[in-house]
Amino acid sequence: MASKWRVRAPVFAALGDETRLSLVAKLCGGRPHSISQLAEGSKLTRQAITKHLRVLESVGIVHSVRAGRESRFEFDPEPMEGIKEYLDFVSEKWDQALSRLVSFVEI
Amino acid sequence: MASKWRVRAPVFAALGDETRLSLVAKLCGGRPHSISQLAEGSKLTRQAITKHLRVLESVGIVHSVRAGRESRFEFDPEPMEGIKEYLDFVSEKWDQALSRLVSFVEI
DNA sequence: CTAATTTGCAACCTGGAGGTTGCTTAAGAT
DNA sequence: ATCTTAAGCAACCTCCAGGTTGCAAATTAG
Repeated sequence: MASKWRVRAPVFAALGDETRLSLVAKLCGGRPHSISQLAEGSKLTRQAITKHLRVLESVGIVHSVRAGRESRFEFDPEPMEGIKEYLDFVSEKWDQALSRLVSFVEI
Repeated sequence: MASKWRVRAPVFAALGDETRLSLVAKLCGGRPHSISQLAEGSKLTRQAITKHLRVLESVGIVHSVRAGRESRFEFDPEPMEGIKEYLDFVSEKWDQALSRLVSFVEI
């Protein structure tokens, strides 16, 4: 059970960056975006954005589809559903701890 | 709205490590643990564990209470509720994108 | 008082994250 | 055929995360 969500760490790590959070926020709208499009508003270089996209891709949050001379990135929901499992596990365990505390005080 | 969850990145980053994930999983049970207790089963040094705890503390997932010669760490739920907001935002936006796609196909 | 336990502090090392620049290759546009 | 745009590749740099070791300080136990 411990090793179950140990594998989630890289997904959390992939989301542990402002730039990547905003990339995901853009891509989860459903419309695929090319690298240049995604780099457009940013202060960072296109290459920097590319690297961030590869990080997201390496944990499955995103995948790329080559279309002509541009490669379009699309969102993939599964990994983020995965880390919700961890968060729910923690919340549930915490809630149980709280209710144990309450019933102890009430006795 | 973009800057709203930009501040969540450090919380994700703090969870982006196997060791810290298991520390949180232990502490969310409600019982405070000293550093030595938390380092007990691990292959890592006590100092390594301490550093990880400080990372979690720096984003508010955990806080320490000095009790005699030992400092006990306790779980704090707020930051993790915070990142759920981001995940829910993404899920919702994605679901809307999907339903738009479905209604487009159906027409 | 002395010995053992729990932390804290500081220095140090290594690898990789995040970013840049420069150049090449592929694909559309004219 | 040429120009332009999109992306890939590779080298490089800097800085910090993650880990270690060694020692000092505080607290508790005997």
